[in-house]
Amino acid sequence: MSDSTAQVVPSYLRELNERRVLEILREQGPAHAAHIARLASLSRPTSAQVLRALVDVGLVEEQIPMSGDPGRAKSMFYAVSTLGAVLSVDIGARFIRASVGDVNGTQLATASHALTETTLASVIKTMHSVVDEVLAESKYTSKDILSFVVGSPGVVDREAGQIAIAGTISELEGVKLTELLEKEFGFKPVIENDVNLVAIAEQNFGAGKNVDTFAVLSVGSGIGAGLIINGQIHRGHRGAAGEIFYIPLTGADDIRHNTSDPSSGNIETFAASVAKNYPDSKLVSPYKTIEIFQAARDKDSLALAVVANVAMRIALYISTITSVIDVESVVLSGGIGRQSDVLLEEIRAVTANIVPYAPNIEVTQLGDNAVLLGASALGTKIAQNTVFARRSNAYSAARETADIAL
Amino acid sequence: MSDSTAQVVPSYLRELNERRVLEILREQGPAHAAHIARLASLSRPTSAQVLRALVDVGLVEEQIPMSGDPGRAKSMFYAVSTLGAVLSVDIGARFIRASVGDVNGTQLATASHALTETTLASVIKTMHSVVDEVLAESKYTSKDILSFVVGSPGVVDREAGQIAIAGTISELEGVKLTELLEKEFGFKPVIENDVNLVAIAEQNFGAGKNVDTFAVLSVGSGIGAGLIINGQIHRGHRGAAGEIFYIPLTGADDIRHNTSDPSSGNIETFAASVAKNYPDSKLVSPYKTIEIFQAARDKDSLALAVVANVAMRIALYISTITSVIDVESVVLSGGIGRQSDVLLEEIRAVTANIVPYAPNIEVTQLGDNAVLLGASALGTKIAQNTVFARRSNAYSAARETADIAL
DNA sequence: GGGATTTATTGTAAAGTATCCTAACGCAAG
DNA sequence: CTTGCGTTAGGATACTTTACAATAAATCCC
Repeated sequence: MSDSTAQVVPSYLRELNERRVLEILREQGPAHAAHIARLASLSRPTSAQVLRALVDVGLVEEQIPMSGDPGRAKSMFYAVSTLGAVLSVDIGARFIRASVGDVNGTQLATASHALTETTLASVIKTMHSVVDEVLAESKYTSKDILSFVVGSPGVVDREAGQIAIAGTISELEGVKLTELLEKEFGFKPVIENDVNLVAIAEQNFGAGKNVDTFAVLSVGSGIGAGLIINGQIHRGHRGAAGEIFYIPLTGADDIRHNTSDPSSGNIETFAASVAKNYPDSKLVSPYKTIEIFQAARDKDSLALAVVANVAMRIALYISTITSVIDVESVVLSGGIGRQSDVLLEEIRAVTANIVPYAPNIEVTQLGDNAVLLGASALGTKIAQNTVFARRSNAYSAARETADIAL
Repeated sequence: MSDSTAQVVPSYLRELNERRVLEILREQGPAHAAHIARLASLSRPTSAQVLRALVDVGLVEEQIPMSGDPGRAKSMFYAVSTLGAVLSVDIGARFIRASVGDVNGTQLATASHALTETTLASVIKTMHSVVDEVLAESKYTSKDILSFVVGSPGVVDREAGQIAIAGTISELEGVKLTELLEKEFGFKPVIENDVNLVAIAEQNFGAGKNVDTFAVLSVGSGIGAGLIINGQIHRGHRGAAGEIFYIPLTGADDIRHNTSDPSSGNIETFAASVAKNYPDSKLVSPYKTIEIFQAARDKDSLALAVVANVAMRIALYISTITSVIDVESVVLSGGIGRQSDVLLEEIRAVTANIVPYAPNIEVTQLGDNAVLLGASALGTKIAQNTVFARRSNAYSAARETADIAL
């Protein structure tokens, strides 16, 4: 409930109000002190004092004169910051992407390099080249980096700083990634599961903006979910929340889930297995997921059958997730999840047939950079906390780690 | 993150510290002011002041002299209260139970009356008789009731104050229960799903005491789960979290789940369907769940087969829940869930085979009154908030409703 | 229509209140 | 005599209310 160790002393009030004002400024956009006072339920003197403090630490900028509204000349305050940069990296199975943003979440540079082989050495090497590129383009240097967030597939063991169950890049498993990356890049990374970062991205910039409890269902070369529960990313006891691959939808003995898992390999297998029933199909073996979806748009019979099956499989996972935690909405993401046009209606129909309270089912609008966007959002939070902690006392330090939870 | 409307002013600090001290007193037991000061990271003067305030509102009692420990004679402070009573009712399919407790969670009177027919009229009538009995026994009167918590099967729509999807007592569905009970009993009830109350009970008194994230899996005449996520009961967007009956473990088309659901009717059906394979069994049709479990303890072949199947089915649900939210532990409850001795090993084994991170699987120790215990715990929180709100300002009122969420 | 006046609203200063802490002191038990 | 509790006093921090000066728009008036 309440933090157990932190001291509750007067200066904690100030910190609360500073955080609150900053959040308002970030969400509502620039405003002058009196306006902030009203939004934050503070008196004007306090609002002005808080803003001054935020300007002092560099989290807020002041633009001195202004005219327009009635009243005395007002300073406008912006939640912009030139304090430093937020570096984000997305370790994907085929590409490694990176971006540099400012503390306010604005992306300054983005790049994507192909990952030629899925070895650890190659991952590190590619990371260096992408990071170098975005840093150069952003005009920031390593010294300006306030936070460094790395999105990776697999289950992240936050305590040990390593990947416990690697997904697509098996060589990551068991590697002390935090240590390794700190040695390689010179600053300590925060490792986060990639789908969790997508969920954070959706919460901040996408379909989850005004939704308290939702799930991101990512379907691609694998399947996974990211959960936002009551506005907080939910990682679970060992960081394995959303590892829905393991749901025994085909009984206790089938640990491979080939007939329920909608990720790409299984789709191709399924297509091959039913192909003989659709002799008029123009698709030929070997079946490729992307081609199947393309053919479905052209009403190819085999493709339509496969796509319907994929939709049904996705609906199974959505139904399961919502039966457990009752989400308001589910956002589809990933290479297959994003093939909305041919899937969405069927997914909705099947889901509505299974559960009494079907969630809203939508498709992500965030594109390829969702992981990076989420990493930036998380990095911004971390950077903010660093700034607060830097000049602050026991409580904010204690709260900092708790807050990174968001 | 931070409450949006509440004002952050100095007196909020005091309230935080009062809540904190009260919680410590409740958890750690009686203590003198200096000890509390250390536990709460407060100075001795502040600790004494806070305690005095709590004594003033009646949430804490002071016992003046003491000898034994070194130092000056100390006042001991107890988190006991004679402020008023907490009334709890458990609407079950076969019994309606009620209890009266004090604000500190101590049960003063408990009773259980059989529900002869599952009509709404009968439910109300039986509730009246049980409530009258416990009130009389507790020596409290209606006027002393600070909170009134009612546990009911089904999905509770908290906004409308009604049961949206009634489980075993179908006549409850769609009834404006809050309104109705307020008219019948004279004070406003808080309706809560019964399994959620069991989860709250486990959190406060049972296997969930030091566990942040866990699930209660209740298996009896139906199946349902209650979730504690990060120390908070999770109800879901429409209050339907934990309605795991709907998980499509047998495919999208089977909406009856007879072959995966381990609740009692299905067990009996399953027993009948495999009986012919176990000619040496002493069990005879019609098969009753309780008899089957009893026979399993005597190593009856059919009973063992059935029990193994039930264990497997339960493991499916546990695996599903933990795949989605990654719980630290699962507490089995309900008429069947509590038949631990013959199930637990098998459930653990099957679960470990399905998911990489199996949770601890335990059996409830709370007995028949778990729902009432949870209702009391919730009622205590509500009553406390009422007391805080009564003499307090905007923020605590605003926070009160938020806190009832716990 | 143009200039003066009113109105609205901002920012800041001063005073008051609430909270917490530290320091110091008295007191009692071992 | 030492230890540790409770209390009082003084000082620091933070928030509010009240009051006032500054200024731009709106209004009024001739």
